[in-house]
Amino acid sequence: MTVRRRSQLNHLKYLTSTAQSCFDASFKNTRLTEASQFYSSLVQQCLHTRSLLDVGIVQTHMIKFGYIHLHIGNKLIDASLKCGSISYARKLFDELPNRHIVMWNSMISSYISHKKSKEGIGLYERMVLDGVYPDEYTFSCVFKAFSNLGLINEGRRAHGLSVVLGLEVSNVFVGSALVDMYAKFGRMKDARLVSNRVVDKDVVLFTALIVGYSQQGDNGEALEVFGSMINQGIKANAYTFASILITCGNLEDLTNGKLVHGLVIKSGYEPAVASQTSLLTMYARCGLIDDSLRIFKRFPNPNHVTWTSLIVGLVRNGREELALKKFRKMICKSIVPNSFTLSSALQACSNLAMIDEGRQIHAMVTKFGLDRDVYAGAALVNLYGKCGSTEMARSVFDALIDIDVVSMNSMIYSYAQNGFGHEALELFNSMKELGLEPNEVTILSVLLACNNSGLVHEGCQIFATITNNQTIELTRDHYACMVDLLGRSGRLEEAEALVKQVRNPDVVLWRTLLSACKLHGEVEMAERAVNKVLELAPGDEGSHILLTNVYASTGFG
DNA sequence: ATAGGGTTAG
Repeated sequence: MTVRRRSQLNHLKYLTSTAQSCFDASFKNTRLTEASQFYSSLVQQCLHTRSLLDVGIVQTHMIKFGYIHLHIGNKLIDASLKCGSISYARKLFDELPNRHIVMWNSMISSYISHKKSKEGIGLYERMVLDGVYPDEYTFSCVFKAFSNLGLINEGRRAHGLSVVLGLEVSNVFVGSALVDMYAKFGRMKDARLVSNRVVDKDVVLFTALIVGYSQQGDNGEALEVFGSMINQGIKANAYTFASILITCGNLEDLTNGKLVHGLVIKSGYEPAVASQTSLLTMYARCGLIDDSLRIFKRFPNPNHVTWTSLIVGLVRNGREELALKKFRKMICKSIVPNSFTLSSALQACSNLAMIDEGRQIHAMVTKFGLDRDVYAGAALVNLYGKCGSTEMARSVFDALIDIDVVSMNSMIYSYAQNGFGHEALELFNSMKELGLEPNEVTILSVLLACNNSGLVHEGCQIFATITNNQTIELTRDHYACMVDLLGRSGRLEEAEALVKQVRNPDVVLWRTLLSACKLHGEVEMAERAVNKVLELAPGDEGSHILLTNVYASTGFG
């Protein structure tokens, strides 16, 4: 706090009590510039101290002496926003009779950057209704609010207005905001159309496009955009590198990954935290987890995202023990895990069937208030299912605030693993009412449940429905499950017919059929199956033994 | 006077 500021505010108080007459209307008219400078410098002081109280003092004084000037009003609003009080700024905003476009923009962008997209859009709509035309500053921030709230139609309407006002592609900020919005809506075609029209594309616009393609699973296109950006002589920055490294990781494209790593080093962005986390992830996804570990060691202060990336990478690469060790170390360093971290640590426990460790992490999930989180929840359901505690799995499942397909799948699979076929079917049948669309994993889980509980009829029915609808792509795993189900119940002909339906039947399918043959003493089919197994896996000892068993049990051989 | 993009998960 400066002495000068104190003296100015004291001076203000002095003026308030003794020199009111100086600030009457005539003063205002004759010495406007002086008053303006006076207030302006006071507001400037408020900005330095970030004290809303001072803003209030200045404002009260201004209103009391009838000094209303747009420029100063803006500064007051700006000062309130910078002091962290949107509501106070809004109060000032609503009180002032004439609002300049800058005020509207400041208010709207503050709302949106403080995760109050609804209020931001509300103000944007009022602005349009009031006949104030949004400008490039307005558009550069409202589109984000539409994507935050998933309001696609409203976003398109605003896009339309920006076209009418000629701001869509003439300003790169507006253009990239539009590209980002359409990308977040998954509408890459629209994003691309806007991008193509922007005259002066910059690195931010390209990055938004790259991230869009990457997150929509079109990593190849993301890589192309990156290439064309470089060709146009636009330099990548830390954000771009972070995104394109993730793209390489998604593609498990080590060649390009290493190439980009080289570019990162060359351009001097390596120290940027962002690039390094993505570097770590890229190497982990490409299977070079030791490189990830080496990169991790170079972080002076790894944050929760860095730790989580490492843990996730370790679990992906089958290094669950080390993942849990790192997780404990992270906790020791008082870094707060989030649902990403906890679900990965829980996955490590599931893979190792470490129920005690898992229970401890469950306690942390509770401690950090993530009991109702779908990700942590699904991981817990998996853990308890894997370790045979179906009841615990169900109680976690029932506490979830939002049930999605994945958590539903986890619960059905938990039932399946532990032989609770009817419970699994019941959940499966409840999905329609909940508005959840089953996917491949759901079907596999429910078929496994039928298989493990001998619910042949129900399993066949579900399989037939899926085959007829053709909405879900059936994999070899689905077929293997059905072959087992039919085979075990003695419907060997149907089982063999099913194997033959598969485009490239693998060893697992034939071996499954062979086991069924053994169970029912079916010699001829067993011989056919063994031949197929040996075709695909020459020297398979196991199938010979199985065949011998079949011969023995039927008196052949 | 005001403005934009990234990284961790079933």
